Amino acid sequence: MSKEKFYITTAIAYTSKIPHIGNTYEAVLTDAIARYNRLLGKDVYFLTGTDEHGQKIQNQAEEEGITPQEHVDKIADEIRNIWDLMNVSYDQFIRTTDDKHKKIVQKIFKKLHDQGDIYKGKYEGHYCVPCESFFTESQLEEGNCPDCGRPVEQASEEAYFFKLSKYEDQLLEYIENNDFIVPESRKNEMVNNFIKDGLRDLCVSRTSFDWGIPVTIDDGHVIYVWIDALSNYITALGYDPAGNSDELYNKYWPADVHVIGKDIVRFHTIYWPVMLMALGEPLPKQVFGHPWLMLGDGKMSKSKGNVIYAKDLVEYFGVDPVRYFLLSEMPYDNDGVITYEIMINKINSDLANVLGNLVNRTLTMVEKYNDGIIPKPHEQNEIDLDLINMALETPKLVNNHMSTYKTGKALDEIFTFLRRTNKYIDETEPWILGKDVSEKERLDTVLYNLLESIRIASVLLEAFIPETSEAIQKQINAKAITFDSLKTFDGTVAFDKINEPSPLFARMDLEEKLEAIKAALESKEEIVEKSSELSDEKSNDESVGIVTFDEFIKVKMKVGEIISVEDHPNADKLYLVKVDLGSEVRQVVAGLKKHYSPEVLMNKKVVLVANLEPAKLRGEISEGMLLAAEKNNKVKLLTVDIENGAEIH
RNA sequence: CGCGGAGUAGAGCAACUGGUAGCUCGUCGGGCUCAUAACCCGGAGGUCGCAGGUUCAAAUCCUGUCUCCGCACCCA
Repeated sequence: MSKEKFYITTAIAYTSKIPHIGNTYEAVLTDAIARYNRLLGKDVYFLTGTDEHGQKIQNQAEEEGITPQEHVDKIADEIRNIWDLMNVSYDQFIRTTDDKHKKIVQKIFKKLHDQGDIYKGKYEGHYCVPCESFFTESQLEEGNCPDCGRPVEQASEEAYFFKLSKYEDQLLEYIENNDFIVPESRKNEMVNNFIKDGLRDLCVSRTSFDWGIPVTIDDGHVIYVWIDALSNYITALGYDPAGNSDELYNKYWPADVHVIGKDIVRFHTIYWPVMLMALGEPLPKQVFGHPWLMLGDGKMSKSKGNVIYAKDLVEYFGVDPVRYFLLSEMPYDNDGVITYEIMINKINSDLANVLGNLVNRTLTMVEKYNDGIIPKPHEQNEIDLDLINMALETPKLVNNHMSTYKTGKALDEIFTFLRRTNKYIDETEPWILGKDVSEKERLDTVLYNLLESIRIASVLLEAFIPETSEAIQKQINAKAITFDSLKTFDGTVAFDKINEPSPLFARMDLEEKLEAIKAALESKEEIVEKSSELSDEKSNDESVGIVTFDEFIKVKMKVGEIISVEDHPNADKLYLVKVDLGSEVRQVVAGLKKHYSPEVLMNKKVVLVANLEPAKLRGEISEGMLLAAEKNNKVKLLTVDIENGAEIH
């Protein structure tokens, strides 16, 4: 009987920058699912890798003064190192710059073109010249380029398009009739927002940059991200559009699950299946759009400078604590929150107190009362049976949650069981039994039950915190460590000797640890600041350094009173604010909606830059700028208590 | 009125098809000593966003309303 196969993938990570802990979460999550399925006895193939083409990477490389290839080599290496550091047990690490991948992608493109699914057309939109990028109307920020903030112009370029519309009905049917998209909320979003409105054909080539896979049939065109990146899931397995696919492909495709971030659900549940339909290949069984990891004060992003990297966390806490935190604390369909404080508390209370301490106290007792020899159990009473029952039930509960990728709930079950085991020690009071020779059999039974409970928990924990699981098994000298051994409560071998107990996790002092992290972060920041001073120059057109006095006094700032606040008719984040400067009333478009309610703004005396060149923002004129201070995403307007029209020097 | 979620103890969450509101952390008190100031027990703390309605009975169903969030454009 051949083993059931299980093909699982992460999204390929984009190699523009080093991935932060949020990106890393995806790899760890996928790893836990992959490991779990291996333990279930499935023939698992776990693919991950990097997405290495595109405009951004080309730009990034230029900034650094190296070739795109050098840049992606560096980042891909880095990513791979982080995955390895986190014990991500991938079977293959694909890079979209791999020759094999590129060749197959070209074949796929040609096949789709030859059969008429890809046609040549014109791509129109708002074009930002300096960024060499097209943007749609809705992408624009206040009418300007979302990347650099400069004005855009209407432009068009030749491009190839993929006929998504042709497969619309077929796709909808597949989505509606299968558990293809999970969580369910993501499915509804896709159906309601995209499919129901009708699919628009997808632009699949670019001429505006050349760091990509060339279109073989048309010089100057490069295959755009969709076909290039998405197809990694099959090129990695040796898919061949001509029909001579590798053994690997025949064995593992279709994927059992693509684990991806919620932001790219659309690409994986619309573009990707349609591509496969066009190729005549089976569709992946499931796409799991996981939530995001948020920092305490908002979404993690490089531009906000509030990024946490896996490497740092591992340095502060160790691999398994980081894995444990990610896998236990992330909800299934809401975004999760990460702060150092939450992490420290969680690691202390679960790993150190509940798990680590349980193992430690049990082993100490075996050492103390039985010379480290694993005793043989005797008659089991009601308390024992309650524990045993739970030990045998927990694997089933864990399994239910893991079949729907709910790692947090699965871990919850295991830790509930561990808490119960701690309680068992208090119920049975082995230290009292140890003083009474006539209770030897009872003591043996209790100690055995404890070791066996720990063994079962350690097996269940293996997918999540593999190093810890192994360490426990070594200490308790566990021989039976397969999932099969979880079916009965007798896997611990009596008369074996346990190994030297040693604490699994050190308890951390919250204040001290926070201090230590802060210090470490500060020393790192200094290094970063020094190195970024160099690169800043090219990213800013005007040098940001010194302003001469003459330049400065050109800026006319006046005090004004806010006399009306309205919503901007075409923008979510903006207000139309009227400011009374005494002599005149100015209209200003201000991005304050997130930070202030209109009532609060009303009648505030604020500072206005009065001689700023007027600009149209989303169709509304803005004559000036309100001064405000910002830190950590918090914005406060500068307010002054003086008559309207007062000048500021 | 774009689509869809969510508002429950200090924090984070749970309560499937209506019937005494639970869990983890924190907090207060107690116990124990095998253990990593840990572990075990107990207490305090909630008018289940607000307002109506259905029902013998609603956190749970219905209506309205407020607030927050996701998606709708980019970001794992």
